[in-house]
Formats: sequence, structure tokens, C-alpha cells
Amino acid sequence: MRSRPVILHLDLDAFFAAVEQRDKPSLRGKPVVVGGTGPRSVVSTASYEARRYGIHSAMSGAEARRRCPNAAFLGSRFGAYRMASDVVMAALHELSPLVEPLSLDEAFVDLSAGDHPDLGAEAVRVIAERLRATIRHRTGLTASVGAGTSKLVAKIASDLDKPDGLLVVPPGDELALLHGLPVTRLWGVGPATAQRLQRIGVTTVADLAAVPVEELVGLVGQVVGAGLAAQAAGLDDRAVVADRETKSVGAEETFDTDVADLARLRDELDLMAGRTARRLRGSGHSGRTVTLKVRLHDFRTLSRSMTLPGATDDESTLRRVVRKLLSEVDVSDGVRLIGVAVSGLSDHVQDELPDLVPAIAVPVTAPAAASPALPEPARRWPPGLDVEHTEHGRGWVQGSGVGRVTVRFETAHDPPGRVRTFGTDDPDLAEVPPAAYAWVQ
DNA sequence: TCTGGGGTCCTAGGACCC
DNA sequence: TCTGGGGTCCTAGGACCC
Repeated sequence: MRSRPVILHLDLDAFFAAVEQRDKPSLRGKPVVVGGTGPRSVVSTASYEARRYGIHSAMSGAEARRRCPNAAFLGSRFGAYRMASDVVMAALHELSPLVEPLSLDEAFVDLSAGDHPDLGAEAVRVIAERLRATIRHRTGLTASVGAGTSKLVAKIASDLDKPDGLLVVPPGDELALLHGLPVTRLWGVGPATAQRLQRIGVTTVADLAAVPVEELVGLVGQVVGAGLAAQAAGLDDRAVVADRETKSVGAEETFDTDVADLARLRDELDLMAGRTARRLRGSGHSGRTVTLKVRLHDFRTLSRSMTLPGATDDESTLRRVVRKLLSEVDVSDGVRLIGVAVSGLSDHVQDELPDLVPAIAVPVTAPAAASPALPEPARRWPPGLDVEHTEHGRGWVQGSGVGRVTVRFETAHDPPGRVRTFGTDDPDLAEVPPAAYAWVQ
């Protein structure tokens, strides 16, 4: 526990959807859903307008469409989100070197490591308001900020005054704040734990605080049990940790329909192994433990792993290991997801000695017959994609189908723009990377 | 048309070593 | 012919988070 409210938690409001509304003026004030466009996809983020229809993160796209068929359903534009996130994280680093990102849109900051003469509640409020204004100016996005004497309190506080809010919890007010909340607001209380707690009559943090630690430990295990007891008592001295090390890297994919064909599964597995290897190399890692993840048609999830004598980031090694692991799983009833992950990471890529990789007997598949002159794949125009037309300029894909693509021509600083329709093979139309947001002076 | 994709952390059992 | 205990590594599964 700190004596002053020096821990900030910042959370960008409806982040992905807010970036879309910022960059697509015609969608401002309207229900926008990012994700949920594919047959088995789920919602990543819903704008506040869409939330009024009951749409929320992790809801299936089908359900979201049922609730609000007229919402704009867009694919993710990670490039744009990443750029906005980088600007926000840079603003946080101006306050303190101790910044711990939790995701693209969330981070803790420990102000006590920064250059601040006064960190009383009122001074912290001023710092946080200035931060929110800076972020609004540089990114066009709103952020909610919570501040308190611990991570626990700061995180809860940022959530209590959302969106576009600020709540500084003065030292001494922590328990009063926590005890009124449902247990599900605490770290580590998901559906399973919430259900167990409910069975012993615990639904609020105040209820939880009345339960002896030993009983909690018996109910949910040593670590979670002790953690819950501490949170209920308002005790949390976890440090803000900058530069957390990556522990694993992987790639996975859910199929539109279940796949039972072994050759097809192996092809998909090769793709996942390739993505994983590229990501490993991109982050300068290599790892020893290779894990295959398989989700069966009935949603049961299996994993098979193998630890190699030495660390690797090599695509063909991953392919061989993961194929071997696949041969240990019965996939004849169909598979809905397949994934590859590498853990046991080393800090940097090592020279791989060939004899470190065990010889693995892999079922040999006939090499694909060299197919002459593959037909040009059809150009894909997912909704939300950034495009540019030689005559009409920049815009985004509003929809596509039956050989046509509809584009709205507008950018962040325009008024809502006009819509035009083109053939999907129009040579004047091209995909472009997301534009950087121009800070308005 | 139920249930993504990127992760982290914990538990429990068995192998193996001292 | 009795039988320990601690530590580490590996594997599989599950809960949880954004």
C-alpha cells in the first residue's frame, strides 16, 4: 500500500470502435461493432451506441446482428489501433518511466517514479486531467483514468467513471469503495469462481471480506484464495512493472466450418507454424516447448506439447514437431480450431545446432503437384478496409458482394463523405495502410 | 449460425535426481 | 522388503484477462 494515490490506470473508451468512428466521420453517433463479421467470429468492441442494444465484447457476431442489424460491422484495423496506442503509451512515458501496458488500450503508471513535486490527491487529479486532454488532442480519443494507492483501486476506479471520466480515490477511502462492489469486479473472478463463491453466499466484496482465508483457499485454491482475501481487505502492494517479458508466442485459427480432412489440417498447421516462426523472429525470440492446440467439433480443447533440447525459431522445425503432435490426436470427428504456440522462450535467437532437434518420423505426404499458373485470387474487400481511388482519393470499404465494392470517401478530418460503387477488380481502387491521425493545432 | 485470438497464471501428477 | 522427502522439469487442462 502506498500512502498517496500514485498509481494511475488508464483505459481508452471502446477503443477499437472509437478509432473507427474517429476515422469514419459518417459513423459518429451510430452503433459500430468491430469484429463479428465472420460466421464464427465474436465482437471485439462495440461503440457505446451499439452497447445500448445489449451488444458487448465476446458476444457472437450472429447475436450482435440479431440485436442491431443496422449497426456498422467492421473488420479490425490493427495498424490504426497500434498507431494510436503508441501515441498514448508515449504520453504515459512523459509522466513516469514506470509504465505497464496491459493491452493496446490499457496501462498502469506509477507516478512516484516520475518527476512530480506533489502527489497528493488534488495534484494527481490535475496530472490525470492534463493527461486526458493530451490524449484527446493527440489521438482524438477519450480515455478514462483511475488513481489510487494500489493497482487494484486504480483499475476499479477507472471503470467507475467510464467513459471519458476520472476518479481519484483518496487514501483511506479504498475499503468503502471496494465493499460495495460485486465480487466479479475483482481480478481473477470469472464465471467459474463467481459461481463457486455464490454457492457459499458470497456476491459482494463485503461478503467476501467476511469469509476466513482458509475457507477461500479450500474453495478456489491457494493462490486465488489468498489473492481474493487480500483484495477484499484492500491489500495490494503489487509493483508496476515496465518491460514484462514475453512468455509464449503463437498463432491459432478457427475454421468457418469444422475440418476433418487430415491433409487440409496439415496445410493449416503449416500456416500457423509459419506465422508463429515469423512472430518469434520478429520479436527476437526462440523457444524450446512447442504446443499444438486443437479444439474439437464439440468445443473440447486438447493440447499436446513437446520440449526440444534446444530453442528454435525455425519454421520447418515447428512444422515437423507440430505434425508429429497432430498424429497423436483423433481428429476424425472434425476440428473447429487449430493452433501452434512456442514457450520456454530465450531472450534472443540462438544459432540452432542441427543435432539439437530430434529426428522425428513424420508421415510423408505426397508433394503437391506443381499446379500450373494458379488463377489470380479474387481481391478481398473486408468492411472497414482503408482504400484509395486514383480519382476520388481516400476512403473505406462500406460493403462488398456480387462483384461490387462500395466505398465511402472520407477521412478523420472531413465531414461525412459520399458513397460510390466499383467493380471488385477496378484497377483504380487499391488497399492502403491506415493513415496516421493528424494532431489538430 | 452460440462460443475469436492474443496471451498469463495456476494446479496436479509423473519422472527423475539427490 | 520397505518405503522418506525435497526439488526440478515436463505435460495437460483449466480459469482468466483484454
